[in-house]
Amino acid sequence: MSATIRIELNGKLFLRDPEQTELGRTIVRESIRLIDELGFEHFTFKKLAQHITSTEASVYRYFENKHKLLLYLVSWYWNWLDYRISYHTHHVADAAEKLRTFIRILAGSHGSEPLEANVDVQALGRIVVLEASKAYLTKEVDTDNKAGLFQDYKNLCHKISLVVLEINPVYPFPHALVSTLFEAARKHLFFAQHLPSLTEVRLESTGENTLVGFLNHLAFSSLSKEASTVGASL
Amino acid sequence: MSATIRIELNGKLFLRDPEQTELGRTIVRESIRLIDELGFEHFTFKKLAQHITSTEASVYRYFENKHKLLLYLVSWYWNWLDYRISYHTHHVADAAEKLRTFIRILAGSHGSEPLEANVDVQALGRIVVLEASKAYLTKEVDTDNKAGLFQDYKNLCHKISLVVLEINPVYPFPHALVSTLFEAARKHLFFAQHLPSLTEVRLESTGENTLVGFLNHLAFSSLSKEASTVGASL
DNA sequence: TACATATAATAGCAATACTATCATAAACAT
DNA sequence: ATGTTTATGATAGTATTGCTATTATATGTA
Repeated sequence: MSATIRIELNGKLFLRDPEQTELGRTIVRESIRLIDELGFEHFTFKKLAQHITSTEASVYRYFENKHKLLLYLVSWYWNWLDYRISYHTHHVADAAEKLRTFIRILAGSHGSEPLEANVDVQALGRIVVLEASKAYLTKEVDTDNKAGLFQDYKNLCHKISLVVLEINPVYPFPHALVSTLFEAARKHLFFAQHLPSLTEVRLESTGENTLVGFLNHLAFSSLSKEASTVGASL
Repeated sequence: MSATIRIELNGKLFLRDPEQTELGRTIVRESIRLIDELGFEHFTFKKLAQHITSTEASVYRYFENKHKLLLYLVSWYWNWLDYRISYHTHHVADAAEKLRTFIRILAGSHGSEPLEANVDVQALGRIVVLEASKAYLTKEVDTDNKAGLFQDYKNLCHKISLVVLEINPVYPFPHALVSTLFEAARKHLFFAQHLPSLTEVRLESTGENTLVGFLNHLAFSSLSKEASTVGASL
């Protein structure tokens, strides 16, 4: 069994819904390929238009600019992650096991979900690692935030932090821990590939120094009862 | 007593050493003001040249492009941080206390160091929070890394991870923990200001939910002896 | 005095980030 | 079947960005 997922995204992310037309779907699909290949800085709507043998003006009818397109792609990814996390945890009762599953998915384990999509999710995953931070590290962050463009990320973060609180109801930093896990997952995937002296995480490793191992250690030692006393001494 | 610090940076970060001339120092000083004001995306050498009533061509004689300038500024900041950390910890014997001091400095506590500089360090600190990730999240990261442009950050990270190992010699992720602390410090400063639903950290707080509190909790619970057993269960 | 060096002044060019206009073809409604 | 909306393509154009080249001038050095 497999189905095509319909991910609903905030209407302010686009001018015309790209899911609704063939050209729109092509723009999304091929922009992922191109951004993955060139990097967001070198990616332009003109190059995209040439690549899909359309025109710059047509692309601009779907997305206001390339930054909005990035926000769209990243939001789509968080929704996809949300779906996968739900799929793999809805039957799990134990909160600690839920968090471990979350971390496994976050770390990029691509299991077999009954889900097909228009997009190359592997490539999109690489884009998220390299470019996702740029979606909010801008002077326009407050405007974008007021428009609800980060809502999907915030929802997902909140959802997981409820699991964190289930594990340790008195832990004082659930959202901070979860957003740190999100950021750390991306950064250490990147460091492992490009700046390995900044991390012990090795992607090909089967031993202790896996990304999942590090994130689990980080999360669960923060949430252990003993930890409450340890960090308090400032 | 106060002295003007001479921070030595990798010669590949610039074409002509900006510390050596009046124009060079002006370029550095005013680029910090402008990037802080406009954000890195909206900052251009033309705007800088107009601001300092010089010419674009003159700026290009010092820095190859604005990305190299960003790398220069960020490297300068890590060096400054390194200096401050050394200054505040060289007399401290206890490793845990050293790490706490490091975290306090990283979190942006600007104590009184006998150091004057050409630059507005507060503004540079804000630039590091908003823009530092962009210095390495590029397709050119491997080239830049081979040229040694991230060396200062890597050195600092390594230095602190030796302290981490002093606290717990069997902790398996010292560099990963330290780079996570660096990233987390910046991200939660940013989140607290712009996306507060992603963190419990509050900058004006005097209570439990300070940035220093979160980072200490994260670091020391990871390093506690009990933590070794907790995270291992995958 | 001759010479090297740094900067300013100016120009120019290719690429980027758009915006506008118009023609055409498909879809849809009457 | 006909008129109308709608999506796309084709084309043009503009301001800005990123960068290079050339020349003139001022300043200090041998």
